[in-house]
Formats: sequence, C-alpha cells, structure tokens
Amino acid sequence: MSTIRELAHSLGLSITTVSRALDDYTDVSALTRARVRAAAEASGYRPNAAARRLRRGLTEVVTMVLPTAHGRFDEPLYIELLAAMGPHFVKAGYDLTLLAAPPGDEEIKTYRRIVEGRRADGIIVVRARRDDARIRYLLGTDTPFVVMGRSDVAGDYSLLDGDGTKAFGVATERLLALGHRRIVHLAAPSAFTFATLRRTGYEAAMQAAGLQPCSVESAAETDPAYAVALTLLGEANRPTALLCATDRMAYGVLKAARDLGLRVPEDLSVIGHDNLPASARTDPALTTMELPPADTGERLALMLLARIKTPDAKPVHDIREVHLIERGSIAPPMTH
Amino acid sequence: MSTIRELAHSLGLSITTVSRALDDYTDVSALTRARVRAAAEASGYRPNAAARRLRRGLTEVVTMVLPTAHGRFDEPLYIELLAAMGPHFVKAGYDLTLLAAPPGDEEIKTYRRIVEGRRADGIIVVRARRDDARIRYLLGTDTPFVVMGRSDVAGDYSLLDGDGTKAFGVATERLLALGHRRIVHLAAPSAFTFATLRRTGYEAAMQAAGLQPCSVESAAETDPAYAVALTLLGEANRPTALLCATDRMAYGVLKAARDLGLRVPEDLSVIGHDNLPASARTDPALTTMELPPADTGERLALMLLARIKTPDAKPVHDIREVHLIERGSIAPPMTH
DNA sequence: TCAAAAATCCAAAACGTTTTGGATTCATCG
DNA sequence: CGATGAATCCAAAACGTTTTGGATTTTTGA
Repeated sequence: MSTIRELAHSLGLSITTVSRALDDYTDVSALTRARVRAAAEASGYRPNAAARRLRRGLTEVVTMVLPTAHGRFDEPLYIELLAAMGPHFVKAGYDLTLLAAPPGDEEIKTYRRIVEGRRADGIIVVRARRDDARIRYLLGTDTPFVVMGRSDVAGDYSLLDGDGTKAFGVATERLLALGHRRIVHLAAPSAFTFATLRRTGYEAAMQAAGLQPCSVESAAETDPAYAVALTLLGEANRPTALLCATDRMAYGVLKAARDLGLRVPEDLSVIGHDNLPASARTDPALTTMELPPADTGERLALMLLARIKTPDAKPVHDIREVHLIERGSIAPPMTH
Repeated sequence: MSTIRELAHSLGLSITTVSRALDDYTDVSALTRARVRAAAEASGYRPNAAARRLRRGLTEVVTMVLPTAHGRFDEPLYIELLAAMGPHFVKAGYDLTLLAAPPGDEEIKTYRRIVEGRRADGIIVVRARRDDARIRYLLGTDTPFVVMGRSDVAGDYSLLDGDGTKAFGVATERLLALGHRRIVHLAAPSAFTFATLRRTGYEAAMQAAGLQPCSVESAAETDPAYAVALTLLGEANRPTALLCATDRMAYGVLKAARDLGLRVPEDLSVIGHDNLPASARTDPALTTMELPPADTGERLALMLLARIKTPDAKPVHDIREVHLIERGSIAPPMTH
C-alpha cells in the first residue's frame, strides 16, 4: 500500500519533487531523479490510477463493445483483433475495456453509459452497419472513436475497412486466368455495405473480360447459401466457379456440391472471404480472402490513439488490401 | 460536464445530501430523494468514476490477461467467454479490462502492473499451467482471482475446470457401446494437467471393461498428431477408434486417415475435445466434447464477484460436466 | 409541557495524485 | 561585490466523490 507520500517521506523529498522526477520534468536534478527512480523501483511504487485520472481529467481507458447478436458469439476475428491491439494500448498507457451488448436499444444505452459516465477516452466501433445508430450517436458527442467497416452515415470520423471491391476483382481475375468463364457471384444481402462493394468488384472484372456478370443474392449464412447453391448447381448450364461473399456462405456451397456429387475443385471452384479458422479444415481446404488481423488491430489502435491525442486532425479513411489465400478449392475447369 | 456540486447547488441542497440520496441512505427524506433522483435523471448526471474509485478505494474493474503465445491467437473460446461474462460484470457495476501478454517475463510484469497499480479488484487467470507463475504470484498478494483450468500450485483459490476424467470415461464407454475394442488414446504431453486427467478417464474405462488401455503421447497440435497417427494406423492390428485429447490433434488424425485411404467413420472412429468452430466443418464433422462457454463464462464471473465481495469465504473448486457432442466421425467398427 | 428520540440535513475531511506559483540556493557576469 | 538568471526544490490547491461526526428540526412519550 505504498503512496507517493510515503515514498517522498522515505527519501526526505517533497511529494512534488517525487512526482516530477518520475514524470521526467527538467525541473529536478539528474541525481535526484535517479534516486527517486531507484527507490520507486525498489518499493514497487506505482501511481494510483484513480487518483491520477481524477487529477488529470482523463480516463486512460479505451472501450470496445462487442455486438453479440445471437447466443453463441462465433466471431473468432475479434479475439485476434483484441490481442493485436492490446500491446499498443498498453504502451500508450491505456487500458482496454470490453463490453458486450446485443444490437438495439441495449447497445445504445451501453454507449451512453460510456460517454456520459466518462468511462473512456475513446471507443472502437466494430462491424459497421449501413445506417449505424452508434456512429450517429457518437458524432453528436465529443468522444473520439474509430470505426471498423463502412457505413452510410455521413460525417467526419476515422474508419478502417478491407478493400472488398479490389479483392473480389482480383479473385475474379484469378478464376478467369484459370480458364473459368461461367463464374457466378453468391452475394450477401445488399443491406450490408460490404456486400455491395464486393459485388461491384466482381462485376467490373467480369465486364472487363467481356463476360456477363451474374450475381445471386442469399442471406450471409451457411444454410441459406446451401439452398441457393443447390438450385444453382442443378441447372444444365451450371457455373464452373462460385465466388462467395463470405466463408460461411462458401460452407453451404461445399455442402451442396457434395450432396449433388460434384467434386471440388475438379467440377466446381469455390472461393470465400474472411478466412475463418474453420476454412483451413474443410475438405478441400477453402480458398479465401482475409484482412490480416494483426495488422488490422495495430492500425485500429494507432488510429484511435491519434484521434484521442489530436481530435482536430483530419480523420483518416484507411481502406486496406485484402489478401487472397489460395488453398485447395480452386482449379482449372474440366473441359468436356 | 455536470458534477455533484452543480447538481446540489441547483437543488439548494448540500453535496452530502445529494450523494446520500442517490445512494439510498435512510437518512434523507423520501421527498428529497425523489427530487434529487429526478434532477439527476434530467441533467444526465453520472458520478465521475475516477473520483468515486479514489474515494472508495476500489477500482470497479476486473481484468483478464490473454496468454497470446505467438503470431495468430487461434483461441475462439475466449471471445465466447468474454461475451458471456460481460453482462454479469456490468450488472455488478464492474468494467472488464482485457490485456494481452505472451507467457513468460512479460506476462508476470503485466500482472504486477495490475496488482501494484491497483488497476483491478479481481483477476481471471485462464489456461492454467501445471507450475503456474501467475498463480504463485497472485497467492502472495491480496488480489482476488479465479482460475480456469487446473494447476499443481497449492493454495486456497477458486478454480473452474471441465471434468476431463469423467468426460473421457464417458467417451470411451460410448465407443465400447458401439462395439469398439481396439480403442487408442492419443494423449497430450503429460506436462499439461488436463492431459493426465483425460488419460486417467480413458484408462479407467478401458480397465473397467476388461481391456488393456493404450495411450500414445504426442504434442497437442495437428502436425505432430498427424505423424503419430500415420504410424499408428499403418500397423497390422490398427485401432478401430482414436480418442484424441484435443480437436486439433483430431484434425491430424483425420488427415492421416484420408492419406491412408481409411474412411471415417466406417474404418476409423475419431473423437476430439474442445468443440472448436472448425470441428463442425470437417469432413465428416467431428464428434467432440465441450465445456459450454456461456455457462462457463457466467460461472467464472460469479465466482470472481464472490471472491471480491467476501475474500474470507472459502474458495470453491468447480469441476463441471463436459458435454459429448455426437457428429459424424464415429460409428460401429466394421466387422470382417 | 418538556425531555428524549427520531428524522433530516450539512461542513469538512479524506482518497492520492498532478500542477500552480513561488522560494531558495548557487553560479555567472558586469 | 551586487544583481541576474539558472537550477532545484516545495507548500498548497485542485480534481469530484464518499463518509465522518455532528447540528438542527421535528416527533414522540410520559
């Protein structure tokens, strides 16, 4: 239970001098600074966080709210993101607090609690939605925040997202290079921003190759994608490649192909997006795309710290390159 | 930027009375309490967290340190755990802060920072190790903590773990009931507590059935398990069922079986443990065991809150039942 | 009616730090 | 030598809350 007062007393110095010595003021002699440092180290003194926060008027805390939709929260990405952000916040002297709230009223109440109670100096908003109440709320406050994903909400805020358009263009070109012509895009509902962006990339690449794009929409889950894929692959002139908006949708496609007796990749090439852990274990392993979580987490952390430090600086929009991860689910189409 | 002083002044009351009114003391009249409540609500007043923490001498924070080994942090379990614990801590008025540290020196330094800087009222230690420096350190402090997993470190502390012994007994019995006799256990290194516990369960069940147990040890990862499985399944009198200590090891077994032309489950039954998300996507889907994360998270949170509230109460050891999740990777052995 | 008890309120201290606004000492310079 | 400036140091205020230890008023009981 050591306080700065005890430390100062044991050194025969004033509280002021000890405080300033530990904080690198020029105001204290090198000798004294060294003595203080040594004594602090030896006694394991650390400033009481609550006291310093009260005095300084800042919380030294940043917060991320997990949007926990349904029961199981099957989003392995976030834990990677958290692990990657951690060290950067620690280095800057910030603690990272985590809250969980289901989208809706409860979610906004959680944000209000943070903002009004001054519980954080900054907020990380993940999985942006097209019309995002969280972003609208935060824009009305002076709390710094950064957004992961893209939203239709206008305003000056920093955001980070993968370049889905470019990534799906590249993936389409890869399939074209393998010799595919009948490439169909299994798209997510256009209510999601990312769905539209990915679709745009696919369609542009097809048109550039002089081919007619064909996008089929489905809910972004395994079962709906399975149903759509069943009919799609049952047609006479069935596609030789299916480019899926998400890995989960690709899982549905793999299942449909298996049920129809189609071999992957010989009879059908499949590509997903997200690189979920499970994608390395499917049979065959799924070719997919990912925004590397370590880089992403680091970048998000640094962006938020910048927002906190210089709130008046212009917010940045960081659209990052998505990596194509080639595994066993694509191959040249069989000629017959 | 409303403070209790402003609120008190606007009501013509003292700070004391406002504070006590909001905190349900009996020594303020019902009328006054109602007035204060209403005014606080209207002005959006929330006590400054730093000030109350300083005065009260507690942080209203609990912390969990993620043991991030290296590179990708492929532990989907933790995010589920965090999501499950969240609401309970919020209800109790606690914030949950998250830190990431690689096992080793850095890790202990992180714990010291929390304890010495009084940054948390309680700590959750996950993935206990046999000789766990974190537990040894925390036992020497007066910081309440709970441990997930089992350790050899002696002392009075609360812990939660799955009953691996019973679970592997049940799994073995299930395989026996299907008609298997040559059941081999692919064990994790005995340096891990859980490995020994699981092995014990398997061996007891085999002996109870009058059969000779056979455990083969391997590193608890996919590739080493693959190598071991290759030789194991290449033998003349190969096992008809492989009970694996972890899902990751089971993935290696599935791969080895495929490479050897053995069909799962017809030629070989496989069981894992952990229920990683990928286990639902393997071909065939993996039969496995799990400690339900939602229950586990809730229980961990309540255990920690109990430790904080009544530090002198006897710590509890909660060994919970592990659920067997049957999927497509087990079947009766082929008779020939 | 009057003392005792209950009800209601409040001033001031305290939590541990950082920061303001000097105070003191010591070398430097004309 | 006296004045100036630099180098060190420190007392006290402040951050916003909770809690201590009464003070004042009102009600109760005999």
